[in-house]
Amino acid sequence: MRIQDETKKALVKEKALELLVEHGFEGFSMQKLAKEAGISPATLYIYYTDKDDLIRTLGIDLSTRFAENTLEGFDSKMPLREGLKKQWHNRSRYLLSHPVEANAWEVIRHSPVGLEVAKVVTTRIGPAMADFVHNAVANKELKEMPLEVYWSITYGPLYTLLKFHLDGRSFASTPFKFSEQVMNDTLELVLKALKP
Amino acid sequence: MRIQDETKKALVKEKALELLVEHGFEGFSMQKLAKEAGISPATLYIYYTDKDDLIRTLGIDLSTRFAENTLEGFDSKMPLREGLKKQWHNRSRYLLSHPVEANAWEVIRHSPVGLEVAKVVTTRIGPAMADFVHNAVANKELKEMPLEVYWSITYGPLYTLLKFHLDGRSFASTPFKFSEQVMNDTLELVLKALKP
DNA sequence: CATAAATAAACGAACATTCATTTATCTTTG
DNA sequence: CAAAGATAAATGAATGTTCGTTTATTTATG
Repeated sequence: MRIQDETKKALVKEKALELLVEHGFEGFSMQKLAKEAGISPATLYIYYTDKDDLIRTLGIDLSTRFAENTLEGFDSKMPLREGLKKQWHNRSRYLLSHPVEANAWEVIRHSPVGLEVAKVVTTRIGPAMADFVHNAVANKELKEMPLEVYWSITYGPLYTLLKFHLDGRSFASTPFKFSEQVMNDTLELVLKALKP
Repeated sequence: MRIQDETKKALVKEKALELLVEHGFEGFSMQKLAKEAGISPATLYIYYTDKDDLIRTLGIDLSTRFAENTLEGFDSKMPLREGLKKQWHNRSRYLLSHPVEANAWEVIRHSPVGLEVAKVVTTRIGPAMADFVHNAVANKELKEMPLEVYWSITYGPLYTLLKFHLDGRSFASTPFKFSEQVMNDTLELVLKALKP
C-alpha cells in the first residue's frame, strides 16, 4: 500500500481557493488547478469524483469553518446586545482575517452548488439564532417581528459593509476600510431599530 | 442594402437573459444562445464584437433601466421619510415585476464585467443620493454618519429581503414572500435607527 | 446590381474526464 | 533482514466534447 500525500491534498485545496478568487468560477478549470498545484489532472480524480464534487466539498469545508467560528463564545441565552455584538465580532473577524476564503465562498455561493453550500451554514447556526431571538422577545429586549425581518435588519447592514471592505470600495467607488469603530457605530443604530 | 432584423436582435437579448438566469454565467455560451434564438452563431458577431461585449452591453442596459426606475418620482429635496419610502418602493417594485432581469443582473454582477456594470448604476444615482443625505442631515432628520454606514442601514435590509424573495426562500430555507406589509414594517425600523 | 445581413461549416484551443502505465510503500515470505 | 509480491497513489497522454470566433458563401433588400 502506498499512502496519500496529505501535503499534496492540502496544496490542491489552497490553490483551488486562490484560483476561484483570482479568476472566478468561469476561469476555474481542473487542468489549470492541476498545473497550479504541480500535479497530474488525473490525480484530482483520485481526490474528488468530479469537478462538482471538488467545488461542493470546498464550499462545505468553508461553510463549516465559518459556522463554527460564528458560534464561538456565543450562547442563545445571552442578552440581545451582548449576543449581537459577539455575532458581529465573530463574523467580521473571520471574514477580515481570511479574505481568500471569504471571497472564494462568495464565488461558490453564486455557482451551481451555491444554495446547497449555503444551507450548511444555516442548518448549523439557524436553531441557535431562532432560540436567541425567541429569548430576546421574551425578555422584552426585542420587538416581535418575522425572523426574516430581524435577520435583514441585523445582518443586512453588516454584510453590506463587509462587502464594501472585501471589494476595497463602496457603492460610490470610493476606497473603503471596515473598522472596529465603523462596526460599533453601525451596530448601535441597529440596536436602536430593534428596541421595543 | 439589407436592413437588420430588429425582431431577431430583441429575441437575442431576451433569450440571453433567460439563459443567464437558468444556467448561470458558466452555463452560458454563444452557441447555446444562437441555438436558443434560432440563428447562426456568426450572426451574434454582427450584433456584438464578442462575448464580453454582449454581456457588458446587456448588463449596462439593465443597469440603465434600473437606475432610471429608481429615480422615478424621486427628488433629493424630499423629506427623509418620503424620499426613502419612494426609493424602497421604486426598487422593490422594479425587481419584483422584472424577476428575470433582476436575476440576470445579479449573475452579471458576479461576472468578469460585474464592477464595470455596477458602476453605471452608482454614477447615475450616486449624486442624487449624496445630495439627499446632505439635505436630511441639514434638516436634522438624520444623524451625521459616513455615507457607507447610511447606505448599509438603508439598503442592506431591503436587498436582503428582496434576495430572500427572489430565491423563494430565506436563510432558514423556509418559503418567503416579500410584501408591501413586510417592506413598510422593515422601513419603519430603519427610520427609527436613522433618527437623530 | 450593389451592399450588408445572415448563414453553414469550420477553426484551434480549452474543457472535463479516462486509460494504460509507472511509482512508492506496505506485507509476506525465505 | 532482504527480496518478492501486492496494492493503491500518482502520472502523462489521450479521449470526445464544447468553447469563442472566423471564413467563405448565400440571401434579401435599397
